[in-house]
Amino acid sequence: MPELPEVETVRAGLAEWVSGRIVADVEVHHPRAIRRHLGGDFPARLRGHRLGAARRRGKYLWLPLSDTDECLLGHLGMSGQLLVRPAAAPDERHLHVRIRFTDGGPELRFVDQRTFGGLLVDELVPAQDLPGDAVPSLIAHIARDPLDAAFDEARFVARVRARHSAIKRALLDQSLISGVGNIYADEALWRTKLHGRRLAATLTRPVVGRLLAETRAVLAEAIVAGGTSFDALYVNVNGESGYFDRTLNVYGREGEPCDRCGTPIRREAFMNRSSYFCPHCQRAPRR
DNA sequence: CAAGGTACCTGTTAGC
DNA sequence: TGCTAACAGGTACCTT
Repeated sequence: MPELPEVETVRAGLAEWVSGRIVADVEVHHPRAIRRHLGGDFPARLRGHRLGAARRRGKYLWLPLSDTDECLLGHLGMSGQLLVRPAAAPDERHLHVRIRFTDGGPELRFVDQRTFGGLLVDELVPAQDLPGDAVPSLIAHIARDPLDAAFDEARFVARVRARHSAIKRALLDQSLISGVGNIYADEALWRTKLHGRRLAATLTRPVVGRLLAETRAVLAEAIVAGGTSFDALYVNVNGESGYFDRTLNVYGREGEPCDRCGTPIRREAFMNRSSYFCPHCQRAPRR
């Protein structure tokens, strides 16, 4: 569920409420939440370490662990939440991991209805493209996201134009550009007046450049709004919803008039999910 | 290697 | 009311 703006909102919350604190104790209530953790006893790997500055690449989040070259890495999957709650607050229905701190302050809880998300301890490795920068080994293959100052725009445009697949598929490919999911892909395509089924290889450099600019714009605007929340599944670390859903132009708006031309928004199946688009502004290629 | 399909989960909602 | 099917923001892994 959460895409870059939602994950960035959570990252900012972790930076404010969790970074700098020392882990006292960790409880794992659901083993699936740490299924990607391969480094032995998960609580023991965290206990006693101070959590560093919260970082993010695409939809992944991490907090470096003091006195190690490791980090606590997390992904929210479709329904994951990282919540900062008072110890006395009742447990959430799908509370899978609890992290307590030595200061006795609010604890960090990983809550996840659909269990596609997870936490793990991972090793930090040098970033290949930027000296001095480090990234969790598990996500070293994922591209930087378009709000990252070191995002390589020319390389992205070239790689997209070498793709023999639909442009929406390329936008969702985290190894080309990270952080974009189904909602913001549809929004960026609408803003660029491109149909998601257009073949990436047929787009000109300027068009791909405009698509990237629109992608950046919609992601940045959504961050300001605290992300998109359709229901209580996506919330920030304090349990509050974002309000970017009011700004969406196409996603989830089947049958409603296009904000540009008034034509009813259409929905069609794509990659086992839904795509929303304006059939007038975004001309569909032949099947 | 690139491309595309499927599996992994639980909960909500629409339709009969 | 009760059952069933479709659908939901994502990624990993498998086959072609």
